[in-house]
Amino acid sequence: MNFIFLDRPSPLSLTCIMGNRGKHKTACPPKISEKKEQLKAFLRRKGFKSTRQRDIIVTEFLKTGEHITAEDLYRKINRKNREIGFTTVYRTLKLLTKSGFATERLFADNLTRYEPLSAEDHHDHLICLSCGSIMEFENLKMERLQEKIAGEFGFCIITHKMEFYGYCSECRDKCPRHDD
Amino acid sequence: MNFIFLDRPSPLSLTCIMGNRGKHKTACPPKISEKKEQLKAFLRRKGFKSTRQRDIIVTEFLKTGEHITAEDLYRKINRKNREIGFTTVYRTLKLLTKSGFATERLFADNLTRYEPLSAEDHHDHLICLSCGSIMEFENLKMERLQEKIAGEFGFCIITHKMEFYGYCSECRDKCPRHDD
DNA sequence: AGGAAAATGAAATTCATTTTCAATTAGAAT
DNA sequence: ATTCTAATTGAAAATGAATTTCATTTTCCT
Ligand SMILES: [Mn+2]
Ligand SMILES: [Mn+2]
Ligand SMILES: [Zn+2]
Ligand SMILES: [Zn+2]
Repeated sequence: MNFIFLDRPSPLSLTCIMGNRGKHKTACPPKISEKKEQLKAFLRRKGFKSTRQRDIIVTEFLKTGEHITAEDLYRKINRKNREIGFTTVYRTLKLLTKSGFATERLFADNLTRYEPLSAEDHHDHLICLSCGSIMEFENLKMERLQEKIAGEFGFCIITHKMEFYGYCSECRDKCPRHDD
Repeated sequence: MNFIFLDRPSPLSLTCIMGNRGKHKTACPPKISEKKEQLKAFLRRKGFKSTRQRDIIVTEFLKTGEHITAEDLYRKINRKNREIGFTTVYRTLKLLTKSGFATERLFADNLTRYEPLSAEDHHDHLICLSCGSIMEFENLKMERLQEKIAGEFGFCIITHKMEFYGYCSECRDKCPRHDD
């Protein structure tokens, strides 16, 4: 039941991965309006409809650019837009996911988070157990090693999940492994 | 609220990892009675009680030796032992986890599974999307590479999660990436 | 405009997990 | 062996995120 209508024309990378080493976050606003145009085109192509709600939700989602839960995105939107329901936010995020505009992530807190990213892109995560910040990385050597390991089992990898949980540089002091 | 009373004396490796390359499974019965003795000692030490239910549940769990859900273990036990409730199975698995005799695993199906394992051991998983078989591996080079990547971020890893999803050697034919 | 199909949103449902609570049991103390 | 207390049990209820339902509204094609 996943990726039912995933048929995006091209990758359209909006990646700004790895721009935030050490820092917790970096503002990085790729042309949101362009993304929105693409979505609109996609909807038209599929016979789906462009609605005021979708526009607002998608705008806010892309502006956020983070790993956000449906609930949190809803709350964010709800502050300014009382008339948009949680269900619609939820469904819009699912729509974006199935369309390849977003990716679902399930980290250790077992909350479904979404990030604006095309399905073709890939990166893994470092999650700080203290401040909750989520960093991203891509590592070709790692991907190759994964293939090698899988190969030894005759296993063909379709997707993988790799997450590091620990303490970010800013929270080093709270890490039980160091001082304390 | 995790690992509240984890204080096992020594590693006591029962690992039989990597013994099943290619094969889906290998019978591998390490001394269950020994494990049970350890648990009994642990309970005594902590002021907890040894009960008929715990004995039955733990026996069945260790005999299974798999990545099993509380529900499945309950069903398995329930066939022979109608009077043991799900809640007790659930709680016993939690107890084993907090005591370091078992590990909780959450794969993509979002069901909590348990495997008999001492807390010090570590391995990662390959999960077949077709037959559901779960293989295990350990790779030192991988662990080192992970540390290296984390290091570049000034990140201190406490735990990590790495899972490969794809098709095992026996299900290769069903892999959409090959023929089809 | 008219109409069909899609979207909305409040409420209900699902489903694994976790908690509650009254009754039972283990095992230490007497 | 009996008593006593804290731990355990298990049925039932609660939780909480994710998902579905359904009556109503909206989009957008003709
Ligand atoms: Mn990410
Ligand atoms: Mn395992
Ligand atoms: Zn941090
Ligand atoms: Zn398989």
